[in-house]
Formats: sequence, C-alpha cells, structure tokens
Amino acid sequence: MRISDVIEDFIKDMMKDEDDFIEIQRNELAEHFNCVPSQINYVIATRFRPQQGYYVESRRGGGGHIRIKKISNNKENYFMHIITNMGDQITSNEVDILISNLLSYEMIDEQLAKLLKVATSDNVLVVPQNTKDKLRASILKNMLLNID
Amino acid sequence: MRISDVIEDFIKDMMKDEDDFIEIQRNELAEHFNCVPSQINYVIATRFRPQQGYYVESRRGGGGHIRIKKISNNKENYFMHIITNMGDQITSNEVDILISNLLSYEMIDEQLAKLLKVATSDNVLVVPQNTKDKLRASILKNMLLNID
DNA sequence: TTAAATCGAAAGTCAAAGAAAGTCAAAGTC
DNA sequence: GACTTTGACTTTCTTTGACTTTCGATTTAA
Repeated sequence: MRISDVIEDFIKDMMKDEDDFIEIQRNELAEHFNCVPSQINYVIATRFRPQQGYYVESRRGGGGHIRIKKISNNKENYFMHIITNMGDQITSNEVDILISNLLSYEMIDEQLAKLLKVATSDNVLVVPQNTKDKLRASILKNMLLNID
Repeated sequence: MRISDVIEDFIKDMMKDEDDFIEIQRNELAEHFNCVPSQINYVIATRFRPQQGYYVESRRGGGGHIRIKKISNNKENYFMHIITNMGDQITSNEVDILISNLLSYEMIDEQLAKLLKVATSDNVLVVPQNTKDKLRASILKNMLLNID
C-alpha cells in the first residue's frame, strides 16, 4: 500500500474523533511514518482539497502546525455540490448568479451575500485580469466551505 | 504552545479588566514567563501594532514601564481606525491577530471571523507570494467596510 | 548651592540561531 | 503517462543574547 494512502487514512482517522479540526506537526508526522516531510504536503495537496470538503491552514516557524478542517455534514449536500461542480475558475457574473440563487433558496442571508460578493469582486481582486477567475474560484470555494 | 502566544494572551487578559490602558514592567513580565526581556518587545511588536488597534508608549530608566492602550471601543471608529491604518499590504499573521482582537472585543462573531480569515488566507490566495499581502489588504478592507 | 558627572535601573535594538512549514523538480513506480 | 517519493533549498516565525540608549537619582566639583 502506498505511504500516501496510509497517511491519508491516518489523518482521516484522527478527524473521526475530532469535531472541529485537527492539527498536526508536519515533521512529527513524517517522522512517524518514516517519510520526508514534504510527503505530508503531497498528501494534503492531493487528498484534502476544497473539492474534497477540506479546508487547510498552517503556520511556519517555532510552534508551527498544519490544521485541517472537514466541512460539516449538513453542508455536505448543497454547498458541496456547488463546490465540486465549480471547476477552478469562475467569472464575476457567474458568482452573481450563484449568490442570488443561494439567496432565493435562503441558504444565506443578505449580509453574507454581500461579503461573498465583495470578497470576489473584480475591483477588490487586484491581480492581473487573466488570473482573476481562478483566484475568485478559490476564494469562493473556501468561503462556502466555511459557512455554518 | 508558543511562549509569545501565552504572553499575548496574558496581556490581553489584563486589558479586559482595565478600561483605559495597562502598564507592565518588561523585566518583571519576562521573569514571570521565564524568557528573555526582549521577548516582550517581540510580542508587542508583532501583536500590539497600531494596525491592530493598539497604541504603545514606554519609559526607560528606573521605574520605567511599558504602557499599552487599546484604541477606541466603538465599532465604527475601530473599524475605521483599522482600515485607515492598514496601509496597502498586510500579512496573514497580522490578519490573524487583528481578527482575534475583533473577536475578543466582540465586534464580530465566530462565523464572520472565520470568513474573514478564509477569504484572506495564504492557501486560498492562489497568486504569487509577493502579491499576496497587497491582495489580502484589499480584500480585508473591502470586507470590513461591508459589515453592518 | 548648584551644575555637571556618574551610576544603576530600566527599556530598546538588532542580528544570529533555531524551529517549523513550503516549493519544486528530479527520480522512481505502476 | 500519471501518480508518488525524495531531498535540496527557501521562507516564515520565534527565541535568544550581546550591546545600546534613556532616565532618574546621587554624588562631585566649582
């Protein structure tokens, strides 16, 4: 069996018990599985993507960590559906439509709608035009993942 | 847990009770936490910046002290203060601290904190490293401006 | 008697060392 | 050919300590 799969299972096993998120130390975990630390990055990059329902954050330096959050079950249906089907780019127009759908189904309120809109709007994303849609998709997916 | 975080929490805890400002002795505090005095400077420099809503002044020599003042208490002012002091770049670490301040002063709730965090987190902003802080500032400012 | 020098008690600065995590591309496997 | 493993190198954040500056108090000198 691949070491990546073993690590994946191990992490998912940890998640079972935890409610909110789990925190790992990259080096420690690598040590435990006798692999190079960057293997952990690989596992996370391939098995814990937003599309798969995970949100990951980390901190370097002394006392650093990697934190992995699984989105809760009640969201898994609708939001996950959106996220998995979004692809890795989305235009600002498409976001508009998406948001107004969410609103009309009352899955989000006005305040939240505004924030989603702002955080993904063209004027706010101060990066080259041709990179906006990709960035927008990333932000949107991750925000949706984190709505209770 | 990092000693810097412990010290940060300790100071913030002191602030909770005080209305105007708190005063600490650098050496005394360092002694208390069994660290070098300059660690206190580090904590202040990284966690109590003006951008984060604090104003710090100090006095050397015998009977010296460090005084930390929390700026404003009312939501509008505080938000405006943050926004005007943010400059056009902000690191993800600074955002962390800012958010935890907003949270501890109950200016935002957990849900909102999570969204601010996510929308500005390093992993989510899929653009070149050297452009992240600028983009982050833009997103953050605009989101803050749109909180009711 | 008072202005200047001195002393000790703070706090400040800065750079080096340490402790994580991230990146990327080459090599290996299936 | 796609996925995985590996490792050298980079970046970020924290801790530490030697050295500097500032300030108030005290002593010294004119």
